[in-house]
Amino acid sequence: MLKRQVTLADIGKELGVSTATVSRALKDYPDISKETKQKVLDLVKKWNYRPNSMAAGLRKRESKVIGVIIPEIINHFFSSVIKGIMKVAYEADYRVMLCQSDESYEKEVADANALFSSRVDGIMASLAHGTKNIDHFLAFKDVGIPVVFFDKVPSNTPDVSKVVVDDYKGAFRVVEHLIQQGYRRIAHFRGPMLASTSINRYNGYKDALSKYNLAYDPNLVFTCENITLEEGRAFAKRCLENGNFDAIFCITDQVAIGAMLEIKEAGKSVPEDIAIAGFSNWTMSSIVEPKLTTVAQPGLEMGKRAMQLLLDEIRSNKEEVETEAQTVTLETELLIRSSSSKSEVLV
Amino acid sequence: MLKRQVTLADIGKELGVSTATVSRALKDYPDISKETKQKVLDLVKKWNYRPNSMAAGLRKRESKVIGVIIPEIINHFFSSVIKGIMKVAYEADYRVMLCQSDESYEKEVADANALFSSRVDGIMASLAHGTKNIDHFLAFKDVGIPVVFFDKVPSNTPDVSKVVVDDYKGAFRVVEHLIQQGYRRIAHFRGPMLASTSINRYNGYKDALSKYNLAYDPNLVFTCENITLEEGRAFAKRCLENGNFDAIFCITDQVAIGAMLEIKEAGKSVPEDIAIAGFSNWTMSSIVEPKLTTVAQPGLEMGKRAMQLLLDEIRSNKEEVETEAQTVTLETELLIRSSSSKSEVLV
DNA sequence: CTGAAAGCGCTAACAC
DNA sequence: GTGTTAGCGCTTTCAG
Repeated sequence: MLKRQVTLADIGKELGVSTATVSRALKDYPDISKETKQKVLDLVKKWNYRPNSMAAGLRKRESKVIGVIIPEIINHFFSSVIKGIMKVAYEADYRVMLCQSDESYEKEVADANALFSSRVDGIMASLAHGTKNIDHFLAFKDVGIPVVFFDKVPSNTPDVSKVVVDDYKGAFRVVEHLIQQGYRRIAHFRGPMLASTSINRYNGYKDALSKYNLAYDPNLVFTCENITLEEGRAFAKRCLENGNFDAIFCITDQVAIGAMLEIKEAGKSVPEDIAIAGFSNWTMSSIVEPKLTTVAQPGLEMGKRAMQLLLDEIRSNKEEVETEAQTVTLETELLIRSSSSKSEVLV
Repeated sequence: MLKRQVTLADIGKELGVSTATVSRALKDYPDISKETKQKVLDLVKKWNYRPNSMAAGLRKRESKVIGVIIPEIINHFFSSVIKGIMKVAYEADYRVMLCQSDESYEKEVADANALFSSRVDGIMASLAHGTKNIDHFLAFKDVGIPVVFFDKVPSNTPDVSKVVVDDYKGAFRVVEHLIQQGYRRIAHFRGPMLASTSINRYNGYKDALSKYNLAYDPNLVFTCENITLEEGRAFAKRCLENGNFDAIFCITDQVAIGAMLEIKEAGKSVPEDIAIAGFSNWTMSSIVEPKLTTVAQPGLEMGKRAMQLLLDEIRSNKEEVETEAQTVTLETELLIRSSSSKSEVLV
């Protein structure tokens, strides 16, 4: 066991050349004879040699690894983002080290430190709910390692790049749509008020009401701590008990579907009695009956853009070019389906 | 930019001690004075020093990184597995490098090679559909790096560890349940016949029919190449055109839900006219109407067990202990819901 | 076109 | 208790 793996030196010794020559043969070096190059390539293949990237990384001071921290991997939106990240990373010949914070600030800090030790060439993160302080990320910037945040991003930090979805506008437009459909008493099941996404959607909701001169009623606003189907059910139940509401806009489709199930089980009909709208466009939102009106977020796109931003910064850093922190805002798409449109059925 | 990061030598120089001493101070070394240790710890904190794991890895010949290759990350089951993998890895102080093969053999080989270069301490994979040859994984075993397969595992390779779900039994039991409910003409929308999981479920289906002396009718078997909702719809349509069937067992819930939508839209009722059963217990399977009968697979558990197996092998290797390849088979759970039970509603 | 040599940051014998 | 030293496997000047 623990057999040594083939090294450049092994190849060199066998071929009677120096390790330097072998190294050059493996790169696209100009000054190298066709024959030696071919001999090396042949033996490399025969012996199944693979360069040790720890050694190369140590020497070149770059690991070709990107660190990624997300709050939760079992989530359609986040896994789409990760897929986008990995696709772009792969194409640029970077590996991805993935960590899950489990929505815990402490775990997020521990993960960031571990990634720092791994000397990742860049780091991307979507913040945990409880994260207020982002020093553990700024530590990367301090030593010249680019940082990009996506989705749940820190506020009041203009000097760091971000990729976000226009949550505010997405929420505004879906609530506006509900109003235009004739709904007047619109409840909102919002997310934890620490997350940027939750705050922005909540503000979109409030401003849409305001634009149409509808009163904001705090009794119609409920806060989901964990953003689960069960919370959607529970708050819908509370709404039904209190009465006096005709629509619900939920922080995510999952919560919306919970609410929908509860309302249907209570004998009310959607959208005739109560309209429901979600956010995210989960697979199931077009499968439930009635189909759920929602706001589509481009997860894959977000991952790709975030990774591209990060790679750009890595490249600029190498060339000692100063970069400006950028904020990319991706547009959402309002998908009007049967859960909110009394008349015609769309989409 | 490219500012040098703090090293052991920097700390040593500042404190007037050797790097060796600093290194020892950071480990739980016995022979080290309280004071020096404290001084080192203080400066480490002040300067935010983090050991360079590439350097340590190069020296110790271990990276503390596990490579993971999965076919597709946007998938509830696989993301559960990954979560399990990451949890156990984290607890054992290993990092996870994640790759997605996109169900492509070529990408899988490229990923395996990249992970080899990263000198991962172990590798886990669920095979792409098209993978027949697993030399790219056996190359790891050849140099003493443990390999564990999960879910989609290679057949005829007794000398490598695997964690699988008992797909055969799960399929057998759900088909048996359909038969016991009185259904006789049971169609099967199976997966690609290259994947071990698809093959096992297909065999479970056939054997259940056989046990109850029901004829196997190849006209009732359809092969989904991509395991999508659309394929479920398409094959259900074909079934409806041909007629003469009263139930469908699908390779996954996604396909089953596609079939259910098509059948409902055709004006047939589930389960009165046609029963439907899936596999996996996706979130949405308990949200659709009627709720879908399915076979629950323990994804999180699979990830944890696979990682534990891998860590055990890594430890044994270090201690030069020979290990036997193990195959862990996890039990599934039959969830009987309304889509298959004419009488009472369960679950 | 190729070799010699230094060194990336760390660990682990071996000294003292 | 602590320092010295020799690498881990690779890249990259600098020579020739």
